[in-house]
Amino acid sequence: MYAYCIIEYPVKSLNKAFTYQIPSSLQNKLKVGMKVLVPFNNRQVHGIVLKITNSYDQEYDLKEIIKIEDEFLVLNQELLLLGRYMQNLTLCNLITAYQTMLPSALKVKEQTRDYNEYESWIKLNKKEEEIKEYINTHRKSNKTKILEELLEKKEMNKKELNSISIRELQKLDLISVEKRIKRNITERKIKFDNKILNEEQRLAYEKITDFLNTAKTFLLYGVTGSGKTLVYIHLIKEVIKRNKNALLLVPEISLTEQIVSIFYDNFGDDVAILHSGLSSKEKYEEYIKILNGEIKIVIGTRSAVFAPLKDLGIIIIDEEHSDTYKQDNNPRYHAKDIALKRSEYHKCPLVLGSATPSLESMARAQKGVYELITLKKRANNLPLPEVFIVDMKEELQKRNFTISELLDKKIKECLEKQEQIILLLNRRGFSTFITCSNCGFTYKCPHCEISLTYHKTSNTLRCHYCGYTKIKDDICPECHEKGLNYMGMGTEKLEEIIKEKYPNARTIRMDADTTSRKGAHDKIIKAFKNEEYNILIGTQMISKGLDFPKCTLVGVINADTSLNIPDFRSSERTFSLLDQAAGRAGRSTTPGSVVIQTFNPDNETIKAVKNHNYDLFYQSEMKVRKILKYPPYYYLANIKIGSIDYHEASKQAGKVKKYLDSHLDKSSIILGPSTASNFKRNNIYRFSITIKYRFDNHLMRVLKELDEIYGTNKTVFLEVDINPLWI
DNA sequence: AGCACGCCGACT
DNA sequence: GTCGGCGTGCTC
Repeated sequence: MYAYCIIEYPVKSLNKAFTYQIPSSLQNKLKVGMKVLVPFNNRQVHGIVLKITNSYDQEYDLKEIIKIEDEFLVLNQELLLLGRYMQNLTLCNLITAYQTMLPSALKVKEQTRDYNEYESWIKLNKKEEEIKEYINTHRKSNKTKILEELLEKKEMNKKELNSISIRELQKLDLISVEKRIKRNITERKIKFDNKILNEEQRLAYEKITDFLNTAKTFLLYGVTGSGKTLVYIHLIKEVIKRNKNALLLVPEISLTEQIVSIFYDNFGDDVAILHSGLSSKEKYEEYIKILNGEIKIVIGTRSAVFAPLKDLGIIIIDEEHSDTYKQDNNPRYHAKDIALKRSEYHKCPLVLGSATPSLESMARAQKGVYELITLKKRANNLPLPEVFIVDMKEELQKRNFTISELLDKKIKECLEKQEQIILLLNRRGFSTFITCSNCGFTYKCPHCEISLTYHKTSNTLRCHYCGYTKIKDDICPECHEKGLNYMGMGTEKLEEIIKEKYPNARTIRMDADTTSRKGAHDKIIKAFKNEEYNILIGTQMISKGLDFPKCTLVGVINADTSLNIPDFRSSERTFSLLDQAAGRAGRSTTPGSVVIQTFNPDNETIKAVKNHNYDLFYQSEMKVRKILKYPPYYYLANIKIGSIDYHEASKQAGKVKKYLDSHLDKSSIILGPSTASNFKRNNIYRFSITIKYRFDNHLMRVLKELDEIYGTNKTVFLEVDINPLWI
């Protein structure tokens, strides 16, 4: 028998199957999808079995498989297919696809560690009569005692017994010892909280349950606070009732503590949570449990879409518009594509939930590709918070640089009423950089060409990409004047200002710095929830999914920064961010208000946020996308060409462009080559080519050809991103 | 990827 | 003479 294997090196030249002979000792054990150890070019490497055959017709001196790495791990038919699908979708190596599908402890590349704890159990090896005879013909001893006990109990744990007697009994062939995996059983009790669905939620639930055996995609568009989670729970309960399993994807687990505990309360031990916080051992254990069918519901982030659940009855992607569902390194897959494929395989519905659906999803829903379900009401029947737009240009005249008059007034009111405040500093793509007020000089990273960020605590300037650090000068290196003033603002600076302005308030800051330690994130959230603080200052991370009943005011310090990022999706992201942030105010009994400070009060996106009007935003943004030929009207593919040698990169980028010109459909639009947004990074110059297309039968083939041409090039690399989120 | 093989320059 | 630089090619 012969096995076709792919081996662990993710290199284009090895992206093919190698054939091995299966030794007779493994003939019965080896299955397709197993991780094996094979000889390869005088070394031993790991591989995955793709195919097993009886004959091999090539004239080749085949080597033998050395061993099976993990008896428990078998990629099943569906997952093997899914890997191939991902390979074609993202143009990655097949082995790379399987690597990403497996938890780190099982990665093909890594030495498989056995994280299991074992215990030995003994049982009788002979017929009852024979054992009885032995007992009767021998004098009473430890051995006969064990046998008698075994006659009664059938099996016993070896741990509690005399090991010498066991060994002797084994030698007599009267008993056998079996090694079993020891399971640490953690019992989670189900606390039923049978919240009933309101009318709207019930209709949504019924619409979806009508199609529980169909590969159909639903877009569940529900305003913040409309109770999508409750719909999910009811749907999953129904699926479980029908003896099937469920998969729920969330953007980030740390931000979804509440969802997690709700699910534990409802489903107890049937739930497994997969996220980056788990240790390798925990990940391994969870994976094996899922593989063994001990888990019915998996909740997790992007990579959980590969959870080896059998008999999927529903797949739900919560906050479907979130960027976190797309992997930003190879393989650049989108969890939605994978989920859709799995829904087709299992013939089960895929539910996409969001308060601010991606334009792509909403456009598909409008076209009837997805079925649109709308939840218009907040579950608690509270009105949406009132949104105030403040023009910061006017405020500057009044010398209010950070906090506008209105926001100041509202903060004071809130503090007086003992209510809580969230201040959001929008600083995506914008950080605290330093500019000379005299000559305009800005510090840039010598490797990455981006502005360096100022860190006050250490008086240093740092590069966000490569980590380059230098001490801040007092005097501008360009004009030698003392003009190095701070520009832009970080959360640190905002905290300082707030503490000064409201000395009696208890303020806490949440950003990448204060949450880098494990668990710090949770601690801050809990402390704020327990009202140990009145004001929470933070970046985007505070805007998502959190529920603070006592918070009645949300202030957005600088709404524009994300609007100004040079990316065609910046409006969409800004709307989503601001709408989410606005949703944090007035979640329980008191209605809330939101103050948005901006330099562009007339911007369509900002205006739509003011009215909580997604539809208005959708309509206006779709017009822009249509004119500019962006998604959802056109699809995108992006190619990055990079090299340490600037001229080589530039030259090759030009060549790629020519190749595309002559091979792609005439209807496709090719932009570039231009310098990539991170043009010089880690001393590599990067060029970017973007293709806009609608129908192009050649596209994937041509991209694959390019990928293969440059796959063997050592000085120039080429990366393809299909449906990029950022270009 | 990683290793053997091979073909040139400068050293005990 | 030989040690070692890294370009080339191959791996079931």
